[in-house]
Amino acid sequence: MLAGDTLKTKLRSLGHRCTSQREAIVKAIIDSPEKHLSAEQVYGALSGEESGAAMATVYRTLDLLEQIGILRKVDFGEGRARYEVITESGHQHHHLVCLECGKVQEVRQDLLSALEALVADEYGFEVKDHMLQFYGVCAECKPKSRKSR
Amino acid sequence: MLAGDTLKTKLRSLGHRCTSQREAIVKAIIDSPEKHLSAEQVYGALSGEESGAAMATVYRTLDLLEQIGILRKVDFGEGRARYEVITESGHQHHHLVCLECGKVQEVRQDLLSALEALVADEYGFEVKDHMLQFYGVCAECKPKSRKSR
DNA sequence: CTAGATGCAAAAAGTTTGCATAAGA
DNA sequence: TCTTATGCAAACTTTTTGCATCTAG
Repeated sequence: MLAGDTLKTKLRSLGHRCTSQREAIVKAIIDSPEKHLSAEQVYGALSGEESGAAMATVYRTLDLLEQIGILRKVDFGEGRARYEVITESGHQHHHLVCLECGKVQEVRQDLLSALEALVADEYGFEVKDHMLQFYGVCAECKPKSRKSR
Repeated sequence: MLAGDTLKTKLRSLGHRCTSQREAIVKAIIDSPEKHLSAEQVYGALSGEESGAAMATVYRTLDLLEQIGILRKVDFGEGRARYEVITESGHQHHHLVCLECGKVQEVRQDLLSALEALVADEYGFEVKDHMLQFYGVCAECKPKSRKSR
């Protein structure tokens, strides 16, 4: 998941500079348990560090890293964007969003290749990426929700 | 798609009033060619009408209608929410979002039942709804994008 | 050295809220 | 009539932008 200098290499090859803030921001996402951080959370994660970044820098960096294909912007309908690191093989990133506890779990399977082909066929739509979220109740919340609901 | 008095009936049965604004807001979405309107667009659609609504009312109404199951909030990562009318048979609503022209096309097929079963099985996740968007280039933009890109 | 990046503060954009007034039922 | 809904304006939250300063290369 994002080899040591892939970031620097990619930035440099596109005429951007590799700054301590940019490195720290990517690191913050990789090191987070959730792997899907909002700008606010990224900012918070760096606030102690020596290479802290201003909010404006966080936003500008997240935008840039999204544009050059390092990060992907995801939206779980919370009124704020989240970002995740793009890994090797493509778009096998689906999310299970728990409506009870808010936890987001990843599904690492290629569920959609067949559907993408179908969409290309039937609609003449050239799929470049997709976003699939399942909303429901996660395994941990299911026992609890039986009583409460 | 939303029979004549379903709205009034549903509102009344839950102790809400059926106001001209609420009717107009649902009508605006149904009558729109896109079928996925943002709050701003709903507001704009009503601005000429006799039953125009203030922005605050639009937001409050969209929230309410979402909560009582008349509308569904969708998010295409544009930094603003959109709303669509929920129709009969459930969640067979997938979207093809064109990255060139921004147009959103609906796919009316049940593509995910199999996947939902798989997710329930493998992750113990009880799926209540899902959200699937394909991002790419639509049939109309494909010829154009060949030259420009 | 020099273009590109950062920080700070101000401004946008989208959404929410308080309160007096209007209007369904 | 009486409670819920609306309008208006102000407040909040998230994201963007201008500009002087700093820094990677």
